[in-house]
Amino acid sequence: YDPKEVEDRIYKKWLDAGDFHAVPDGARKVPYTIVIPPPNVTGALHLGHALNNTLQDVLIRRHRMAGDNALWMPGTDHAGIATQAVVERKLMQEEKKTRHDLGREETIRRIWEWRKLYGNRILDQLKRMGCSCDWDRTRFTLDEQCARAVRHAFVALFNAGLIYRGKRLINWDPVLQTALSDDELEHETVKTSFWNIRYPLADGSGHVTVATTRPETMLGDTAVAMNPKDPRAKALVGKKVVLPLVNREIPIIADDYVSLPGEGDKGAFSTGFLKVTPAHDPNDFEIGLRHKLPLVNIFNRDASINANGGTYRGLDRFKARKVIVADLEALGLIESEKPYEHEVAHSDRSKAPIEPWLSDQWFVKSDKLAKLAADAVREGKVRFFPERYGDTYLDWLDNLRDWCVSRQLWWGHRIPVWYCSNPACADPAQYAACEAGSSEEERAARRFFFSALEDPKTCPKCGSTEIVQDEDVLDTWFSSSLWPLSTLGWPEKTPELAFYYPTNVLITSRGIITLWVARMVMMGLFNAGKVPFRDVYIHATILDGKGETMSKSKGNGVDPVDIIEEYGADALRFSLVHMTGETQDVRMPVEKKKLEGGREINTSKKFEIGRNFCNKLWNASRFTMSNLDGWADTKPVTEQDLDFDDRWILSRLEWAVSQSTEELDAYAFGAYAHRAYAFFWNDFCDWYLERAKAKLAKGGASKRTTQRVLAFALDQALRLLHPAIPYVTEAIWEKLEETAPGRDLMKGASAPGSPRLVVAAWPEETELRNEAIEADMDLLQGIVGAIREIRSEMGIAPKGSVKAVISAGERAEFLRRQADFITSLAGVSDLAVEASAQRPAHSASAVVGSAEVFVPLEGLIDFATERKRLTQRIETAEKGLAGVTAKLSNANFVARANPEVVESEKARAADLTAELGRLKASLQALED
RNA sequence: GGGCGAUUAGCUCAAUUGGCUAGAGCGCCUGCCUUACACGCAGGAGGUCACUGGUUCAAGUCCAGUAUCGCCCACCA
Repeated sequence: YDPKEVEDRIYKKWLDAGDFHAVPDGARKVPYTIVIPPPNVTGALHLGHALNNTLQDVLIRRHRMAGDNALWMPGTDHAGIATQAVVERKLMQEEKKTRHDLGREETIRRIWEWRKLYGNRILDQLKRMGCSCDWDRTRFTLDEQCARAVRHAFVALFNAGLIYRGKRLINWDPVLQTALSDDELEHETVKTSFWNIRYPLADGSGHVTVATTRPETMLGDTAVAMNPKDPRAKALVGKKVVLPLVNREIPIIADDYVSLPGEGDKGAFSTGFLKVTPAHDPNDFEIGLRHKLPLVNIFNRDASINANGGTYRGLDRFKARKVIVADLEALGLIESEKPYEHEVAHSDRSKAPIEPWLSDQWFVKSDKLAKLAADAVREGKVRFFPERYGDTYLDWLDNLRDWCVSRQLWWGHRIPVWYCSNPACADPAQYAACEAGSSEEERAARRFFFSALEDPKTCPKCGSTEIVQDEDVLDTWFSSSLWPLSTLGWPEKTPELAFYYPTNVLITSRGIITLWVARMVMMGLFNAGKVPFRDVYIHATILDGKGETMSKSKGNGVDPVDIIEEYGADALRFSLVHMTGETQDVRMPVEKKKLEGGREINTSKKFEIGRNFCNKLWNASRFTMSNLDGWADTKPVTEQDLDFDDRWILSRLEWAVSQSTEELDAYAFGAYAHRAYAFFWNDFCDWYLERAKAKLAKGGASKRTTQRVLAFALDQALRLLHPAIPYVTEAIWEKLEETAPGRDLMKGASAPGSPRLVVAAWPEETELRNEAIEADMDLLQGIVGAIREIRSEMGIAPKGSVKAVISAGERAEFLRRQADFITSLAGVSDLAVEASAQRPAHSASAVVGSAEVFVPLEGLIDFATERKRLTQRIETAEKGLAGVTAKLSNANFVARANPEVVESEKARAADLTAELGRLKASLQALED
């Protein structure tokens, strides 16, 4: 099978037929909706996307086949910081310019231009993977439709009092020079020092010692705090210290927050005195509020020291640290410096250490929204798969702080807020939230602001035209959180919104359960009053063979496009589905491979399973179809026409269909792939097809029935496998529709044709499962296996045939009827089945259930090998029997275990005893 | 610091509510170009279910603890 020959053509065929386009038109009444987690426009497809989108496509295709009105909504995310950073970097490299050289308007124009060129690359890659998204509906988080949703949501939140402006300590990225939310940080271990610094008391009566990892922030200290329970507090609180280097007098205050030396979490390194820097530490900020301490901001936007730092002005924060420590050292004020390691927040974009920085920002008030979202999960309106991720979600929501949504960037949704310059409009209430953090100038400069749906011309309060829009843009996740709504047309009451919302399932990785999933639930509930999706399926993270995350920088990533080139899209997909269990990680051993052109890629043997399976499917299908000669003369069969093996494969098929359906509905993707694989390869190919060869060669009515069953089983298998491997199944389908149109098997097992498999019906469940027949087949397969084993062990050439005698007890009649099965598959030329057969001389033997198989070998028998075989079997049986006997002789077991279990153990003991007897007799016969 | 997950064959993973002799794919060994498929066919070897205790008639599965690896969260004394 060569995927390259079919994939592009088939995909185009689907597109041309409009198979992926969904409309709420009433013909298909049950909606099934998935919105894609919008990949970043800056991105290229990686293995995580490949997995994520394969799983979505499996569900969408399965539900489309089940007759649902299946919509898979595609699109991309503008990814504010990431995209702006990419274009800015390009600008610098190619034109040696910064965004400030170009100005806001031109920069944005450039980013749009860049997006036009590269923004859909990842979607094109998803198309190659076979994703059946409704591309006509492709959205972009920054397009007009999404912008309208963002504007509406912002205004609604603003009017509900859930958005406010405040001067707060936020996470400042000094490189990108923007605020970041808590979720855009990553914590990294940093090696630094712990400094104990002496602050002299103003009255000259000594000093106090503070401990810090950030000596440079002392420039902004406005107090020294100690615990009121500290015995020294009585004498010291209320006194003043002289801040070294700065020579500012600051008070010693009492605050419970401060740990006593040796007590509590921080006690180990506490001196009992805490330097308080309200403008640069969140805890100190709180202390500052409690004690009405002044805030001294010592940093510029780039985290260099500002004018408040006096002589240190202009120094970078880390340079300042060194200089200040040196200066303190020179003054003899460094009491100690100890090496120390701790976690420091870094920007996940720029990797720069975050600076807690005081600035005016917009916040979404989170308490009420968080409760809405948490209740949705607690009440089961949103369900997580696997369930445990619900806890992650709830934990996060329960500890949620207000969400800083403003970013000092240009690429994004501009905040829909305007300020009036008329001082008469100023409204202190609007600033109540940030009063404590404001300087005199800022208080003087505060202006009335308002939010509006349409760009306003005048101030609604005074009518002045002197209004300006806020400079900032919204956090990317603000628009992402509206994605299920905005893609369907909200706030307009579109037919799509009415029909497809709420969506059925969200498939994503666990990394963004909080960032994205929780916020979508909040926004869905706040804006539409309904959850955005009912189920959330969290899939595994793919790690390399050493258990490390794949990344560009580590060079251990596997590029799905390379895999498509090497193995085909179906192979990629099948392998990914196959490895999807419930665990949070899966490993994929990666190996390097040199391509013909000299390019080196990362690949993995894990994909061979998919390639091999597609190849198997392709060849078995070709073979099947090549044996459907005279199809036009065949007709649906009746139950009486079916042979034992026909009934068996139909039973297996029914089992595979019903179980696969259940597994897919339960998001058990791996189980589904394993089952469909085993059905096709092990049941259909290894047994039914092999058996069919003889029946087809024979001709007659049995041949025609076999052809019907073959065509039907193949038809159903293709449907079953299509969601996972759409290309190869569709390619085979084309040929099957041509070779064998109208594949109804019989009453109760129909297979209406379809021009394209993608829109064919999901296999219907039938009543053809028959456990008795499957049990009988186990016996037959066991006998064939036993004879094959003996042949193999005795070195009998595959083409040479052997005689066989079976002693079958009450199964003799059944086995006699199935003699053909045994002879054709085990290469037996002369088969005798007796209820109680004599052991032929010089025969190898095996026990299969209640039957015993003898293969007379005359001079061919290798006594040593046979002795070893039998001894091995005897050992196994004895071990088993010992276990069962131990159980049965345990009075407690017999008394307390489930009677059914006891019965089956007794039966097993009897079987094992019988088997052991026969095996020992065989060994004895060998010695004679 | 808090939470979660994993640990089963050389490798990657399975194993319903505890209950047949713990399975599959890859890899390995043997033999095969058998009326599709060598990306294949037939056969085989390979496991102290991380460790220690406990509950139970019965534990890979439940409980407690230990170890190792990994992930997420956490306001920097």
